[in-house]
Amino acid sequence: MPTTETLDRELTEHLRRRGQRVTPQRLVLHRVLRERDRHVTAEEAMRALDRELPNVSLPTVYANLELFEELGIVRRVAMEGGPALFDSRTEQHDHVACRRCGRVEDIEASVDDVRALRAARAAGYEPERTDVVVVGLCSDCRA
Amino acid sequence: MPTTETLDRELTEHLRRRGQRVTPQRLVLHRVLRERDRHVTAEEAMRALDRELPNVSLPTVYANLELFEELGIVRRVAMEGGPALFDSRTEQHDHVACRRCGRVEDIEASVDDVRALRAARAAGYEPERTDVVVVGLCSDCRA
DNA sequence: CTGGATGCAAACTCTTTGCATGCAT
DNA sequence: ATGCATGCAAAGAGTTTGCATCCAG
Repeated sequence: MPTTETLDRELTEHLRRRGQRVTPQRLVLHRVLRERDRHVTAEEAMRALDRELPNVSLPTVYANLELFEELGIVRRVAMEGGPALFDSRTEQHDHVACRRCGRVEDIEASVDDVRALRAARAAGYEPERTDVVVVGLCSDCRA
Repeated sequence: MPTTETLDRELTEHLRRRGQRVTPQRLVLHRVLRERDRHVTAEEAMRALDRELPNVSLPTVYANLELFEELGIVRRVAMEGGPALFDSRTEQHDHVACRRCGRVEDIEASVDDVRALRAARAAGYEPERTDVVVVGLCSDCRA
């Protein structure tokens, strides 16, 4: 785990490069995301923020998660029904989701998406990524 | 394309088998879905219904799309942000989605999900299906 | 100083729920 | 006749927008 100073410096560089301001809200949100290193909802992120920097608003959290997505710091993982999840693991990996309780976990599916990408181009699209989600029931929900 | 009579008979059998009622709303919704044979939102389905059977309510459309999903007649395709899409093609196939305008189209990705399913089981899940979505920009949105 | 960033409240979209009425069985 | 299905209205969840204030540059 990088130190707080390292995390803050990383974000500061990212922001300066785009001419955007370095605010305490952004620095702390960034730390929260990187320290947890798992899927969080906007609301969970806000609660975690609150311990270090009270009164941060949900719209600010959403705005900065969107900004971080543009910066490549998080990936938004849209989930059926429930709230959106934000994932600080940005490298290619896949997910398994429980259709009953909405739990989501990482899996290493090692899916070969070459044909999928080719089919997407043939349909006139410029592909950017391939989302693979195995949907099923988690151990708790099967019981 | 099957005739109206065939479509109606198919649905009637499905419903009777589960002890559920055969209503005009269900018959017409079923026809609309099968005739269009593409992704429709609940709202689009309602508008299409309206031409043949006015004053069908959106809650009824949702309730019956959910029922049809249990019957295996449609598959709900959750899409980032926008409204849910309901797909009358229920056999395995994949999608490409435009991240800007939300357009969704079928592709034949022929993805091998064996490792994904194994990884899902290893994580304690009972997999039911694998959703593969190539995300990118459609030809219109690139311009 | 100056304009982008924030907090608050309110709007918005999509979907589900409650309840009285209606109709398939 | 019975009770599931419907239509309407309203609630609910999640996210976005408007706007006055604030603070990073």
